[in-house]
Amino acid sequence: MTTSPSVTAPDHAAANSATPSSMEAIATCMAREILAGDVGPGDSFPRELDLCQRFDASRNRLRNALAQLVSAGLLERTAGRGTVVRTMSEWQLLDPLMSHWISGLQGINPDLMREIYAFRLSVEPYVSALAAMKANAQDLARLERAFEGMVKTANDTTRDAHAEYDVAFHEAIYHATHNLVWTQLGSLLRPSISQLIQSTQQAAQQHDHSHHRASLDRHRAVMEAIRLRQPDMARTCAERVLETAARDLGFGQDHPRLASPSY
Amino acid sequence: MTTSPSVTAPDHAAANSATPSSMEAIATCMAREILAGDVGPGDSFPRELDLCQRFDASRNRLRNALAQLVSAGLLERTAGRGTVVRTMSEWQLLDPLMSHWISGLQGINPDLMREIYAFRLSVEPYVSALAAMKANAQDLARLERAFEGMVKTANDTTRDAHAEYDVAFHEAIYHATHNLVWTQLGSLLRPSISQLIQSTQQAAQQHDHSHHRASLDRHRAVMEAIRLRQPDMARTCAERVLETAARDLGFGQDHPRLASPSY
DNA sequence: GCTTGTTCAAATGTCAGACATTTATTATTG
DNA sequence: CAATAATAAATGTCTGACATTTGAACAAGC
Repeated sequence: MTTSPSVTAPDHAAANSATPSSMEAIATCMAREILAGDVGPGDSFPRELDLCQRFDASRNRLRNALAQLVSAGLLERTAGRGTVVRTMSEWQLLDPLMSHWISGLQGINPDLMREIYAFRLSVEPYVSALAAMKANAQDLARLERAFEGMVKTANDTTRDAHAEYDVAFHEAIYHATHNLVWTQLGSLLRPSISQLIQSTQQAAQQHDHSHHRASLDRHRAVMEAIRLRQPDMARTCAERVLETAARDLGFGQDHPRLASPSY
Repeated sequence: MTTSPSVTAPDHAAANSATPSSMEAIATCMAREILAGDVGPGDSFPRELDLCQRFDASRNRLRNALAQLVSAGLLERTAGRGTVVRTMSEWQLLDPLMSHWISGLQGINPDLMREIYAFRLSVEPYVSALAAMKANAQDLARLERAFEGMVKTANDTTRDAHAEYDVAFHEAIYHATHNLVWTQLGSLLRPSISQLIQSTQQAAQQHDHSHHRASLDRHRAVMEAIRLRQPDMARTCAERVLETAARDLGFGQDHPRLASPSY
């Protein structure tokens, strides 16, 4: 296919809205169509003027939006030739824009999801161990606050608030390393963590409530290990949290023993 | 200070060049002045028209360049107020643009350098262990090719080529994890690795040639551990490579035992 | 005196049209 | 048939104008 109908056709209501979409909204819309796999790598992207017509935007706004996609490695543009979609291995997964676009995207490319999850599976136990070595009182307070929130919202019918606290818990672990890069990595992983949690909750709907209790216990174990400054135990407990989530999603068999390289 | 003279004054020769600077060149120039600390966080940045005059560029090109700095979190712009420099903790260190700007920058902000180096110090032993679990024949070939290059260029008077191979060696380790995110993280760390190597070489100028021989041996040990699929040994050997570099730079005392959280 | 509302200047954001440059295709000519 | 020149189509860039937002100065009213 040379041009994708899902990008060319103005099938989204937002395109014909009275208030013109902001530049970021246009960028997000186009980015998500690529991330979802609606347009395959190597396909040619519509021309600027066509996109202008579709989004009812001036060429200027549209070019700014396209520039964001280029900066994230989703598109490649060359004068005279046009715009093409790059392959997934060239997507800059660590670009902050990317994390923003992935957040809340439902039909994400499964291969991409697997890559990100495999990364998190390998990195989070290690970060937990680092946190156990570096956390101070303030970090522990933040961690505890997130955990208390998880406990309080454990039985909510709509488990939206619970997911929020769950994400905050994981983010607090990255923050406790007291290193800028690790902290920012945690923020970038945030959407994938959030999505993982939602998927896990859907998968666990059919289980009884003991499932949630067990999940809480595993999180508590990580927090306690960090509090007691026991890196090894923090690593093990974090592995257990992730393994359970992996089982719920059916991811487990693809990455055996990847999380414990140290023994 | 409200406006920094180093940004306002056209003291760079490139500004008055006959051929107008490309958009990326302008962005790089401005970004490096921020990264080097010439303009402190919170300071107001010159207006668009002043910058147009300084770089002899149209407002369009300049706005595109500024957009890159905004996307990397270096600047914050709001209509009506102007442009201000953000604090270091808001800089998106994992943005690919950032790694491009840092590459080759001499007078980098020491605090920033320390953060990045501390991250690498904690992450690279772990990545080496992962590589020992996942590397295949092709990865080993790439690793070996880089190492051979290091050996061949060990006695070059200008150790430029040697640094190239050294960077390739480290990048090959990240690549061997067979995970997109780890691989891209390795690419992002590339400039800091390159810079670290150059600094190390300068610091080691005064030492005898046995210094270089020892460095080669430590790298070889990492490669052999990966080849033999011994994650634990790979981790230990990688720690040794980094510790030596840290000692040469005087970084060692700031991050005691950060690299070995598992025991 | 203090608050409130208005006006104004300054900065960034946006638009529209024209032109420049690069690239691929097609026609031409030896 | 091959090499070259003309052409069309796409992105890149410039220019000038206008829109929108912000902060401050200032005046009116309690």
